[in-house]
Amino acid sequence: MKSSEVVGLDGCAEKTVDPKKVVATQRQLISRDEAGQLAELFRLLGDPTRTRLLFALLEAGELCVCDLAATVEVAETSVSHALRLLRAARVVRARRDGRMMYYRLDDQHVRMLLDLSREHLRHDDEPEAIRPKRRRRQA
Amino acid sequence: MKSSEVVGLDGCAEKTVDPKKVVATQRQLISRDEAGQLAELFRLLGDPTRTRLLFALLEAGELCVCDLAATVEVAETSVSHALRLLRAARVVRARRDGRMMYYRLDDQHVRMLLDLSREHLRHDDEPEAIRPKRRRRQA
DNA sequence: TCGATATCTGTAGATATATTCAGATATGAA
DNA sequence: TTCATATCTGAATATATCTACAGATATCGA
Repeated sequence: MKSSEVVGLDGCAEKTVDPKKVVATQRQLISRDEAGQLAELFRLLGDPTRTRLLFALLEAGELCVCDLAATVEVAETSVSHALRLLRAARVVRARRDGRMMYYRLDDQHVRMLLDLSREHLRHDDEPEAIRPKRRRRQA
Repeated sequence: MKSSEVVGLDGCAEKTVDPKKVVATQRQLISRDEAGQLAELFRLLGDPTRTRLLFALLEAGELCVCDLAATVEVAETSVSHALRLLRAARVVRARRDGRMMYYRLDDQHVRMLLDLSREHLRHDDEPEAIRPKRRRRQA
């Protein structure tokens, strides 16, 4: 089981077992830049407060900051900080109405990610085999 | 525009604009525990190195640690640390073959999340309208 | 204008995380 | 058993992140 060498783009050689597969995979792999963008998105979803905020918006459609704070039981200032990050990443969108700011999900893909991830959670330890669809409890 | 009060489960009162909507949303909202689990999953996906590792496995199907390291151009020890976290969360699965450990994705939902997120990236600023499905390139 | 309200922003401190180095473990071959 | 290889683990450090507090901004109504 000899190891071969693959010289990366940076000129740094690394030992490999299956250099052809490595090169083929590298060719199909998303770029560093794309991976960075996706990681950034997932990182935003990867905080319990933000996760709950997003699911609250998924359920409610639209909520103002104080109602979001009340719903997820978190300080309004924390909600505001969280929403700023989510807004900068275009995950949520804000609408002003008088003194209130109303937030909603601003991305169909993220909505699908949230939905899919929740399904994942609730079917967690079942095998991968085809299974009858379970009824979703939804508003 | 008067604010009402909603007394949370913890007895802490918070001002709300639309208390009925808050209560209704709270009822449908995923639990703290579920949100925590999902956030944990997203957090794992939210690191550029781990993201690239997962996409490499998505493309290649199965790779050993050294080939993963070569593919994503990261030190083998970093890969090992990353894989340990992903394995603990059942995102990847390991198989030993002699001295080598081969890793693969161990979750159909995560595979879908990765696929969907990549689609998200590549269709980023298109409108929400229905569009023809694009052909998937797979290993 | 003024005060009240809803939200935002800057900052600081505690906590969490990724990466690297050094060394440990496990396997196969001689 | 001994050596070489592939991977793992623990610890240290540098960095990133969340939360809370204080104060700023924006809007409404009097």
